[in-house]
Amino acid sequence: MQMIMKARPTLQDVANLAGVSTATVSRALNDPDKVGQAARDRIDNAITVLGYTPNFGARALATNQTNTVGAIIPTLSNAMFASGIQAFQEVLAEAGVTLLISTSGYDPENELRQIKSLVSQGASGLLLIGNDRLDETRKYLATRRTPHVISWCYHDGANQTYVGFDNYAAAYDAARRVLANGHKRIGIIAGDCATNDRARARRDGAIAAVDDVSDAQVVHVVQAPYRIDAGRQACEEILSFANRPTALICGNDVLAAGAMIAARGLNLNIPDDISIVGFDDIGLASVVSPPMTTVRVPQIEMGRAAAALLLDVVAGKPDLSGVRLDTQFIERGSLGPAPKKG
Amino acid sequence: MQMIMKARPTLQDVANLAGVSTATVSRALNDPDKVGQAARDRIDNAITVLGYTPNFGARALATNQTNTVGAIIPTLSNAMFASGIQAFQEVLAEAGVTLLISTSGYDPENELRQIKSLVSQGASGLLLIGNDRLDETRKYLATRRTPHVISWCYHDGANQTYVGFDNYAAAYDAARRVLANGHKRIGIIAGDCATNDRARARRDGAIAAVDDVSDAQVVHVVQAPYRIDAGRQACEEILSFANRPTALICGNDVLAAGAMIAARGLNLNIPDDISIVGFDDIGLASVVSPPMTTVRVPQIEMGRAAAALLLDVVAGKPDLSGVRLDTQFIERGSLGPAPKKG
DNA sequence: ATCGCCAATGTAAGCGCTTACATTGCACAA
DNA sequence: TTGTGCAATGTAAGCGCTTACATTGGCGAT
Repeated sequence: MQMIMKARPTLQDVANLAGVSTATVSRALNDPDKVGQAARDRIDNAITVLGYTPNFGARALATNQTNTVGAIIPTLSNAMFASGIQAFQEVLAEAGVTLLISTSGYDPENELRQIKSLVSQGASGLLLIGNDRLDETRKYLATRRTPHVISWCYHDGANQTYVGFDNYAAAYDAARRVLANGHKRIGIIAGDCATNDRARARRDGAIAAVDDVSDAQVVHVVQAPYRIDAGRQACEEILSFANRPTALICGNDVLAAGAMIAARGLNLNIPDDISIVGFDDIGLASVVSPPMTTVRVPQIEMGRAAAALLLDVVAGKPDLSGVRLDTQFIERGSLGPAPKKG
Repeated sequence: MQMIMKARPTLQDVANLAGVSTATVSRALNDPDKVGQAARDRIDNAITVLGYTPNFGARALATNQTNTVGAIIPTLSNAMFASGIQAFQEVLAEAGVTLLISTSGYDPENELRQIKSLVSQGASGLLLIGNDRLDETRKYLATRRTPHVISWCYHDGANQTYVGFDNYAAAYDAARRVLANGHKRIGIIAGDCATNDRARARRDGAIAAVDDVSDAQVVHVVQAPYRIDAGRQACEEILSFANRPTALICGNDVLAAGAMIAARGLNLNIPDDISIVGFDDIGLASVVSPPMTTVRVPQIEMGRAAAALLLDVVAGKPDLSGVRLDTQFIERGSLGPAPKKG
């Protein structure tokens, strides 16, 4: 006898096979103590025989709770996010909460679409990256009262929960360190500032620091997407101009790595001819040579904190305080004293 | 008058506000032509006022289709997967299919858990990485007839759909190239072989190539998780033994990068004193110095192909053929001729 | 033997949505 | 004017699950 399988076995199928009602199967699944031993055994057996898996949507419908949160990050391609999200995920898992991950590709329209999709899938809380967002998105989040925390940046006072660091201050500090090495002509390779407030803050922080030193100046500022080749190209561009900078401050490590390649390609020695500093301290930074001076971001701590906070917010605790984490300037070989005037 | 908001507005709420029935709202959402202009306007308005988002679970329940597939990758931390998944995602998006991403942390038990979770969430197809899997997992997939494609590896004949490359052959080839440079004493830093068939295949392929050359030998084989520091440590270990290898073949670029650091730390010149080759050709490989010789994996192509195939399989097309992609040996500065006997 | 209690189980409603089918009303032809 | 056809809309069942409430039966106490 050939048994015809339905596409997806349901609770009812299990109940039939085990010779009990759906209520009993449901109980066996969610509250085993409430079910007799014999029935439980038959049910367990039926479940594996059929390869039954509960229909999450139906369960969510019936219970009105999903135990799910979502995270929307700009891209998976940036190692920057990986460990943070990993940590985020781990804390959630401990709490029995499922994480749904989406990417927006740095596009605010797409972000809104992804947010709706995640909410639709049942996310009762959201992790968002950065502060650049459509008004429509903000409105949507507000009218639905969707709990969310914003990470990878930090702002005071705003009526938002931030778990992150101050990109502006960190970049300001990094630039100060560069200036302290005697550099007077600074080049900046920023990330794509149009839809990325972190990139903007980093650029502006660095510029402000230079502006605060009377005899130093920013000689070039270019923008480039966070890709190695883009960093290389941007660096080549800057170095092709007259009035070359002696130090390059980059929007992140990837850009800085590209810049290092470009500099080497022009037979410039790092840091004797030109200093280069990055941002993020991803694995790559310590592998390149010379090792890259950069700003370490507490990704793991950030992920954990964000998860803890989001869990609180979802649970209804009015914990709007947010968390501000510190970054750390990591001095390695790619930053050196400014070359003597040649 | 204070309007009390329900936690989550429903179709019914929208219908009430717009003064129509739920059926009309549903139609306005899914098949706008079927609804009059006036009604449609009122509905659109109600939707934005309420911040309504359809309940995906309920819709799935009613239509019995989810338009969702899932992907389970070992970890987000390995850049290796990022661009492949990105491409995978893009193809799906074009087809209007949502991607749910999970990580297993290289743990088969966890993989099964994630699979069930994704299926539960409505995934009607799955992207899986590699071939190491619990029997229970295989059984589960089989009895449910869950469409899935396996990527990042390739095998012939098996009754599975693979979209990937032959790790063994690629590693064999890479080792041949190393041997062609005159190296006789080869060291291998493999990934964690216990639960990772790709790591195993790469190791075994390299070993086989060396074995096939009579006067060459593998002097050391160590395993290390795919982390830079683990690679560094493994390399230090190997170099601390007598009978040092003149070339190191690593399970991936991350391990190789770590090895390069260790070698440099011991004042060894790459490649004059020791050659190092990686695998994957992630961005890092071309940034380190000397640039890393490695095996390029067609990640993007793989992602795209996997998506296309999965879509077919889910749609019921019996396209079990699979796709085998070619890897490419990329020769850069970290591989050189074997040093003269000192 | 009878009763009451409680553990084990069943019954059925309802979660938010889609959709087959029924109803309405208006434009047009006759 | 009456009828016909069709576009627009409504009605209600049912998707897989949980759960309040109802039912059953076996046990110990009387």
